[in-house]
Amino acid sequence: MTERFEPVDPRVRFPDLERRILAFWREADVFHRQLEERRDGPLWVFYEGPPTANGRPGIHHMESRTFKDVYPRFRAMTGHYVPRKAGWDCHGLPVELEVEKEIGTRTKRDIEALGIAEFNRRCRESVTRYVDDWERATERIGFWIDTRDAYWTMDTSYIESVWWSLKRLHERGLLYQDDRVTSYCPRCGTALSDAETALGYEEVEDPSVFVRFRIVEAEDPSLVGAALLGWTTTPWTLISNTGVAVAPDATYVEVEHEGERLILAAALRERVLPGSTERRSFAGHELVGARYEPLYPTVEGAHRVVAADFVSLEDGTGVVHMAPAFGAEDLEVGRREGWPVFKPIDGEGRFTEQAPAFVRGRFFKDADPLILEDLRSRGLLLRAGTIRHTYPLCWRCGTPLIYLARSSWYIRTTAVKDRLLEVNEEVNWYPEHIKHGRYGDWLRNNVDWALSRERYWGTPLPIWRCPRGHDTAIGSLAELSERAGRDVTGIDPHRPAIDAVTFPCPDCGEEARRLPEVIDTWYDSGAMPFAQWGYHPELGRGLEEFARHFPADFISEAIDQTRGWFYTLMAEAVLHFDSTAYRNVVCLGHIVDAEGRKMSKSLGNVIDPWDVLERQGADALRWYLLTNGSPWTSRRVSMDILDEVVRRFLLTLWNVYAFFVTYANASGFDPWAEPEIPVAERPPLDRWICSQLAATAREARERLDAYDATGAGRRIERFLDDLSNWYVRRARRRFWDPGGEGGPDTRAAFQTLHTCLTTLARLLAPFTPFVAEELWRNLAAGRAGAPDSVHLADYPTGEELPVDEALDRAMALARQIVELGRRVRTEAKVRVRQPLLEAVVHVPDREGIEPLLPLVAEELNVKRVVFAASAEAFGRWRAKPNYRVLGPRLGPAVKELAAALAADDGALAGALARGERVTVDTASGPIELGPEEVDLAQETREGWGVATEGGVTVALELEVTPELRLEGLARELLRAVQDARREAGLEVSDRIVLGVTAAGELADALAAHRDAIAAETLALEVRDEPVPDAAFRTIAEVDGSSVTITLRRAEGASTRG
RNA sequence: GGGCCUGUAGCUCAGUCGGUGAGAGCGCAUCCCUGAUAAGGAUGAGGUCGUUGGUUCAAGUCCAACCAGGCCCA
Repeated sequence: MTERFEPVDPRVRFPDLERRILAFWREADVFHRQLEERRDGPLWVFYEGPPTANGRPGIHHMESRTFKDVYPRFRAMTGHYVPRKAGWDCHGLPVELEVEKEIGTRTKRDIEALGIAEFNRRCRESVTRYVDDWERATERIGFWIDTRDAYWTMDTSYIESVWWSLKRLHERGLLYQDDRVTSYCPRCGTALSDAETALGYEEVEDPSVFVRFRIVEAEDPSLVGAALLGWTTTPWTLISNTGVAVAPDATYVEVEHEGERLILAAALRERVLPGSTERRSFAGHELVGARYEPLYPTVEGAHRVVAADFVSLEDGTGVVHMAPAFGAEDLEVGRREGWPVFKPIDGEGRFTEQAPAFVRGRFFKDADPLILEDLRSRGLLLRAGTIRHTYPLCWRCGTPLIYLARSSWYIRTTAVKDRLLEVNEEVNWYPEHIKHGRYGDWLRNNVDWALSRERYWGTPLPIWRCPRGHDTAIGSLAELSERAGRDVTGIDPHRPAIDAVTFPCPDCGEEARRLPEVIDTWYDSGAMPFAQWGYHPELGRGLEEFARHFPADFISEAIDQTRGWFYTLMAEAVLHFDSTAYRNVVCLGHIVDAEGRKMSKSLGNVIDPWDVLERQGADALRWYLLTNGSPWTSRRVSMDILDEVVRRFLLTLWNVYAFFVTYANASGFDPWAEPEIPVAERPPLDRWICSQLAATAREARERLDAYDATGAGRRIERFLDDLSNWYVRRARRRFWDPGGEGGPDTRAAFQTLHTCLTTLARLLAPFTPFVAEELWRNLAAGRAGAPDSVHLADYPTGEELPVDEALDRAMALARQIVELGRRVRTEAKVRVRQPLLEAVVHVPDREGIEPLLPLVAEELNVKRVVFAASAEAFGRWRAKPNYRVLGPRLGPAVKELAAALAADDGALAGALARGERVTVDTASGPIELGPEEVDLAQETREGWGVATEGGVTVALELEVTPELRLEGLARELLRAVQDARREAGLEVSDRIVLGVTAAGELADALAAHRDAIAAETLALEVRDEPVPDAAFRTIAEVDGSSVTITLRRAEGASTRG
C-alpha cells in the first residue's frame, strides 16, 4: 500500500515551514505565474503607497503590508488581474536626517561645507541600503508585490513626470510663490514641516505679559486717553507690533483700574482685572479704526485697531497684539490692511540692525527680559507673569520654534476644494467615519499646499528665474536641453547638477537660474499614480499604462496618512485629472505594546518584526493582525499573544491536517482513485460539516468583498473549531480502517475531511498563505488538474456544496443536548467511560433531530436516547414574556404581566408549553397570551440527573446495572492498554500480542469483552497472563486495582504490510 | 485648546435592528476524556458594561455632559 500523502510531523515549526514555502514560490515563480494566468481577468488596481526607505521596517509596517496583501490575493483568487507594482519613497528630510546623523552634520552650513553633491550621494546610498532591508522583510511576511518592477521616486523618469505636473500647475496659475508664516528652527536654520512641528509640542513655561496700547485718535473722541489692554506670551514679537485686533461682535468694557482707563473684553474682565470698576461697555466694532501710540518707533504702520474673527475670548484680554512677520493670522490681517511685514530677526534667531539698539544681536528668547524692562520703564507694561502652555520645540534640538514669514511656493489647492469634497463622496472609506470625519474635516479646512523646502535631497523645484524676475517652469530634461542649447538629458536631475544648468530667459534673454528649493516629498508619493509609469504627455511616455491603471480600486495605509498620502494622492488626482485616485481605502490603526503604549525606541518596547518572524512566523503575525480586534483601532502586540495564536489557531489546523494524513495513509485512502459518494448520501455529520463549510465560504467571500478581512477570518476560525472539536471528534472512529477495506462510511469520512481541508486551504490562502500552501501542496496540488499552488486556485464560492439550514439547527440542538448530558454526568459524578442505559430528552422541536440521536448517544456513552412523553416529569414550567413581541403590544403593562407569570405555580406555563392559549390576570386586567408570546423554560432540581437550558431538558438514567458496570470496566482496561501501546512506541497500525493480568471484577470484564478489547487494540490474542518475551510491561491502576499489562509487536503483522 | 476613535471578566477581545438570566479565548481552580496526545472537553470563581444624567414599556446598545487612553490638528 502506498502513502498518498507526505507524512506530517505533528511537531511542526512554522518558521521553517514558511522558509520552505518561500523557496518553492521563488523556484516555481508562483507570483508571476499568478499574474500571468489572470491577465485576461477583470483588472483590479492596487496602488502601493511607497514606504520611505529610511530606517528598517517595524512591526507596524508588517501590519499595513499584511492588509495590502490579503485583498489583492483574494481578488486574484476570484479571477481578477491584480498587478502589484512596488514603490520606494526616496526623498525627504527623514533621509537627510539619517545621513546627517551618520556623518555628524548639524546645520545647513555643515552640509554646504561638505558639498551638496557628496551629501546627496550619501542620501542615495542610504536609500538603496534600506530598500534591501525592506525587500527582505516584504518577502518574508508574504507580501506579494513586484519589487523587480518597482518605481523609485528618485529616478529621472519619475522626477520628469513630477516636473511635467508642476509645469502644468504653473501654467494654470496654480503654483505660486508667497510669503507665509511657517514654523522655523533658528538653530537648525530651516523651516519645519507641519508634521515635524507636531512632533515637538511640549508643556513649557512662557511669559504672560499685559501691555498698554494708548489710544491717541478715534472716531469716538472719548476713547482717547484710554489704553487697550493687550496680552502676549511672546514679548519679543512686541518689537514688531503693527496693530491690534478685536472681536467685532463681542462686548468690550472700559474699566477704571488704579486710576487709569483700560479697555478689554467684558468676558475676561473679572479674570484679568478683578475688582476693577466698569465705566461703560460697547461692541468690539466700535473700537475699530482707533489709532494707538506705537510701542516702538522702528515699526512703520497704521497701529490701528482692526476686527478679526479669530480673536479668542477664552484667554488673554480679547485685544490681540499683531505682528505680521510672526503669526499666520497676523500676516493674513496685515495683508488685508496693507501693513508692512517687519521682520527684525535673522536666520539664526537673532535681532538684526532693524531692531532697537538694546536688543540687537540678541537671541530672540533672550531678549524677552530686556523688552519687558524697556516697556516697564516707559509705563507701557501693566503686568508680567508666567504661564504654562504647550508650545512647539524643535524635535531635533529642543530649541523653541519661531513662527515667521518666509517666502515659499504654494499649490493653490483651495481652488479645487469643492471638487475634492465631491470626489471624496465617491470613495468608500473603511472605517466609514473617516470619510466625513477626520478626512472630510481636513478637506473642508483646506489651505494651499506649502510645496517648497529649503533643503537638498528632493525633487528640485523646476522653476528657473532671471534677474528681472521672470519665471520659467521646465517639464523635462529634453525641454531643458532645448532651452540651454546643449544636451543635458543624461544628467542627474537632482541638486547640484541641475542647478548648474542655466538658460537665457525667454522673456528678456538674461540668464535664468533654477531657484534653490526642492519640493515636499509628499508631492512625490502623491504623484505615483502617473509618475510610477513615467507618465509624460509631452514625451509621449507612459500614457497607456496610466490610463489603464487609474484610479486604483484599493489602497491601504495607517490612519496617519489622512493628511499624508491619502490627501496628496487625491489632491494631485483632482488637480491634474479631475478625478479621485482611489475607490476603496482601508485605514489602519496603530500598533502599541502589551501595555497599550506607543512603541518607541526611547521606551525600549519596540518589537523587531524579525523576532516574531523567526519565532512564531509570518502566518501567526498575519492571522493575529487580520482577525484580532478591529483593524482601525490601535492594537497591542506581544510575543505572548502571538504564541496564543499559534496554539489556538495554527496548531488546531495542523492537528486536523496531521490527523487526516496519518489515517489516510494508514488506510490507503486515495481521493482520486475512487468514486465520490454524493454528499446527500453521506451520514448527517458529514452533511452538516459540508453545510458549515459552504456557509463559511459564502460568508468569507461576502466579507472580503466588503473589505472585512476580520469578519471573514473569524468565520473561518469558527469553522475550524467546528471541524476540529465536533466533526473530527465525532467521526474519529470512522477513520480507523487499518485493513483499508474502505466501507462507504469510512470513505465518506475521508472524502468529507479531504474536501474540508482543501477548501479550508483555499479559504485561508489570502490570510495565512504559507500554511495554506503547505496543506494544498500535500492534499491537492497536481492531482485531478489542481494547480500546484493554492494561490493559483479559485477562491471557494460556497456554491459547490449545499447549505442545509434545517440540519444546522438540528445539529446545534444535538450539541446542546450533549452539553447538558455532560453537565448531568459531571454533577452526578459518573464518568463518561461508564456506559449508561438511557438519556431522556425534551426539546421544543423534534424536527430533524432523530437522525442525529446516535451521535448524541455515542458522545454521552448511553445505550439510547429517547424523547420524554411529557416534559412535566422533569419539573415545572416557567414562562417569561417575550419582550420583543409583547413590549410593543402591551407597553407598560408588560411589567405586570411579568410579575403575574413569575407568581405562576406552573399551571399557566404548563398550558402554554402544551401549545394552549391562556388568560393571565394582572393588576391592570386580564391579558390573553399565546405560546409564541412567551419564552418557556423548565425548572429542575439540580443533582437529580437532570439539566435544562432554554426549552431543552436532558435526564440520564443513572442506575448502573452489573452488565453496564462490566462494560465500563472493560473500557477502562481498553484505555489502559492503549496507553501502554503508545508508551511502548508502537505505530497506530501495529498488531500486538497482549497479556492482561487482572483479578475480580476486572477479570470478569476482560472475559466478557475480550473480543472487543482485542479488536480495538489490534491484539491478535489476549491472554490472561503475561506475554512471554514481552517487549513492554506496565502495571496500570484501573478502578482502584492494579492490572499488569504486557505486550509485544506481532511479527510481520503490521496492517500496512 | 479643537476634531475623531476607543473604554465590556485579571489579560486580549466579541456583543447584529434597543428586547431583559452579559459572551468567547487566555490565565486560575476543580474535574473529565483520550491512538489528534507537547492535543481536547466540562464545571466554577471572576462584571458598578468608564461616570453621571436623559429618552423608552425596555439601554452594554440611542442622546447629552463628563472622566481616562489613543490618534490627528493647533
